[in-house]
Amino acid sequence: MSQYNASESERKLQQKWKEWEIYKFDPCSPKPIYSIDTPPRYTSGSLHLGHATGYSLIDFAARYRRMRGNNVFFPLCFDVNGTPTEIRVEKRHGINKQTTPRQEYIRMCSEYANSFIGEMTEQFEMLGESMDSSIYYQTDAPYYRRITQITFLRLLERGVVYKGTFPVNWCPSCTTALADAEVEYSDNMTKLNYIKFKLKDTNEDIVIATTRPELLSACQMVAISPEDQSKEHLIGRELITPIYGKAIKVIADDKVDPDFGTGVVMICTIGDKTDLEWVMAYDLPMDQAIDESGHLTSLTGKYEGLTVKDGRRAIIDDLKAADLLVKQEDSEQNVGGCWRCHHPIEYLQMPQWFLKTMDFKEQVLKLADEVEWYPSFMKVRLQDWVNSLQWDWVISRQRYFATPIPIWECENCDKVVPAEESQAYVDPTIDDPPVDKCPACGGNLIGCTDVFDTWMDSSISALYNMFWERDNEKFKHFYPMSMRPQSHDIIRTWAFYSLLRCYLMTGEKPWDHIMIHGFIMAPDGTPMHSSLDNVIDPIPILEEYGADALRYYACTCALGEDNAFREKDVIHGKRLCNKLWNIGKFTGMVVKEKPEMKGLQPMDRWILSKFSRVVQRATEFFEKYQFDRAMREIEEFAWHEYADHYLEMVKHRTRDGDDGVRFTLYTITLGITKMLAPLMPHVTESIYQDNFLELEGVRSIHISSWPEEVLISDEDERKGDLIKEVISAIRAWKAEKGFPLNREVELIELIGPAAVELQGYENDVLETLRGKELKIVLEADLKEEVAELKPIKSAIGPTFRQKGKEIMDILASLDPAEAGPAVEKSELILDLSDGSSVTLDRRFVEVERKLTLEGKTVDTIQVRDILIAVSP
RNA sequence: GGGCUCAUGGUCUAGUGGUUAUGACGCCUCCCUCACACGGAGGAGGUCGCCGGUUCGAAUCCGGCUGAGCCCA
Repeated sequence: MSQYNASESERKLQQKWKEWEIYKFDPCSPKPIYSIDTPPRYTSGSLHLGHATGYSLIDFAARYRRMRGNNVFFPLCFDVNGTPTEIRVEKRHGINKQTTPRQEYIRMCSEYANSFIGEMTEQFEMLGESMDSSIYYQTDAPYYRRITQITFLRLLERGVVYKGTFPVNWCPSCTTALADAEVEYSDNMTKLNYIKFKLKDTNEDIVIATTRPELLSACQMVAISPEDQSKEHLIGRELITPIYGKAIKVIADDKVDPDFGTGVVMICTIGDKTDLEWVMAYDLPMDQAIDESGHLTSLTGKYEGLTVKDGRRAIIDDLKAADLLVKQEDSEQNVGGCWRCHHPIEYLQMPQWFLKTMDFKEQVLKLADEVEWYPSFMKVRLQDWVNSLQWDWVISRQRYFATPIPIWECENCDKVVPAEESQAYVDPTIDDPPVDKCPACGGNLIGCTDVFDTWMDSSISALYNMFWERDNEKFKHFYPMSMRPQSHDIIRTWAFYSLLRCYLMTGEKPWDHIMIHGFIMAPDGTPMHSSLDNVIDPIPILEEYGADALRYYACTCALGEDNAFREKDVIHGKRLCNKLWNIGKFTGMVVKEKPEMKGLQPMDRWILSKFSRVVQRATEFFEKYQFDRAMREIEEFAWHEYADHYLEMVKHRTRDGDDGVRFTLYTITLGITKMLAPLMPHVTESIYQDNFLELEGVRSIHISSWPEEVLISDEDERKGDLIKEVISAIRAWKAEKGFPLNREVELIELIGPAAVELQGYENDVLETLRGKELKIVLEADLKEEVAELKPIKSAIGPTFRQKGKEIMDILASLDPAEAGPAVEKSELILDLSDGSSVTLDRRFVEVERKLTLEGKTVDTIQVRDILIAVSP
């Protein structure tokens, strides 16, 4: 009836840990540092199940390292910035950037985002995550933004950032730039217009199909599919656009679908995302046919000033009149619209700040090689991404709630006046520039209203964490960090930009290791989305099964792989907690004082040796962040070797003060509890506090030392395994006979030369099986006959190669009674079809015997080389 | 369309060349044995996604295909 009660003890332990300050990073400690570049959690609401498992994986590493004697740096931190917050605040308060003053807007965003931090911090605690609040940061704080701005100012000085133009999503109705996340895509019916172009040399008509004839004036190129043989002759020639008479080139590009329209596509600046890509790939001029308010520009000639819609109608009418419009047909298209007003978006050229990435590809790839990737294949994703980059990183955004770009610009001559480093953190929309007037022309200076892409903030987390420009002594001492944990979806952003930024500032890698975990899917294996209403809240799971049970689930998720949530694994985790707790209780009942290593009996040495190997293997898995394997290793041992077999076999010895069993129980129960402590911190701490605290002295298991090997003995393991198998076989025999397991057995006889080795284990066998008498004999009055000849394929294959199959066929056809003895005397000769012959001995053939005892009604069981005769 | 990853009993999963393919959940049988019935002992259940190749031998290596996830187009 005794069970582990998670809900009762977890909160209490979490309070104790806080009181004891066992997670606190000590910058003055002589211990080696292990620093974790914690992902700053985005503050858009409470944690979901994916966060719960992701942060648990990080916590496994943190807790393991503490027990390995490291001074662990594992900050609690939050990412408070950006578009998702802006969108939510706009929706919630019904505001927008036109109606609400900038600072008021920012204040509302900040209030909203910060409102979640308390709850999220508490949820981290409930999960047992051991983040350190003494090294807390949030990315919107002046102390953090200051670092972002300083890195920018230095890069500006070095010419690594520059100003250029780049297309942004633009809503002509709201006259504002939109982030990708603010663009809603919907299916729409439109007209596909077939328009005649002329081939320059021959005046031949070439029909192209377009949904956007109003962009004709910005047409830069025409593309066909390289697979389209009927139009192959056009490649490299020039076409003349209708109305405008502009000569443009025809190119082949495999992005063209030869079956869409006429298979000839016009590339304009800029109609859609594909156009944008072509513009970049072919370095096309950025002519602009549409202005910020959605009207056609002077580039379109007589259509200037018309809206996109009216302009389209007008140009179609003119084309029709000139007999240049072949036909129109309905076409379905997926168009982007503004999330607020649903007006179709345009791509518009806007001045933007860039950070040079194209110049540093090689350096980033080199740094990526210096970092150890777990799992290693994730590095390939980064490399592929870097190699596919086609333009520099656009680091400016036309938004409000983010780190301001610390510059002013002259309204006359556009000269850029950067902030002094000492001014940072600075907001140029409200703070004064370092000089009153433009140093070049004396004009007025206007504070920059653009802000940074939020990756500009998060990609310097390693610099911030390790005290860059805050405490240079510490920075020199601690940088680079030990480990970056993150999910695989942001390799191209967070991992890549971090490598780049840290390289540009330090010339070094930001971390030694990077650990990349996958996604948690809904139980059916599909991604969780609030729109699909399949998002799982971890808190009810916590309340029902406990944090350790949920962490057990997190632990079953192999690094780098996506995993569907399985509640069954959580339930199993809860059962494991209960099992462990009971193992602890049993040990506590037997062991009352710290035992010395003495009086070890054979089965003690057997389990201690197995335990020692588990310590070795589990430690290796922890080192490689393979928590799923570590758990499997430890659980399998604790439950199915230690509890199911060892504890059952030695119960009879626990009553009479046996030294060996007390030492073994103490050592192994404490050892497995410690090894599971990083993974299931609550139940293991309970076990420790209840049964080991007084004898060990260290206040918490989480600051105790990692277990060590005790002894390794192949011999003891071999014999112990044999005993285990003998006991299992007799248990199975009882089950087969329909006997209760606790039914007594009259006589157990272990027969054969191999059985003699098991002298010394008699009591373990007898007591475990409730036997009355046990005999170990060399021979018994049994008749033996060969039952079967089994080819040992792993020996036959490599030795006889292609003859193997024939040899095995012949073996199967032989009479075992005759061939068996021949094998044992190494006299079995087989003649093969190719005229050769082979001699087989026991290396190649296993001779299986069946033995019967005359007269008596005994059952016999074969366990390896031992024959067991049992009298019920 | 590209890159990476995954595909094993009803479900989930271990296993990177060699006896009878691992375990968990569920199902069936037995046992409330003094840590645990949220336990223990047994049992049934799989042509290892499909096609081809390498090899004496492939769940495992190679190629192609199909389906799924993430990222990018």
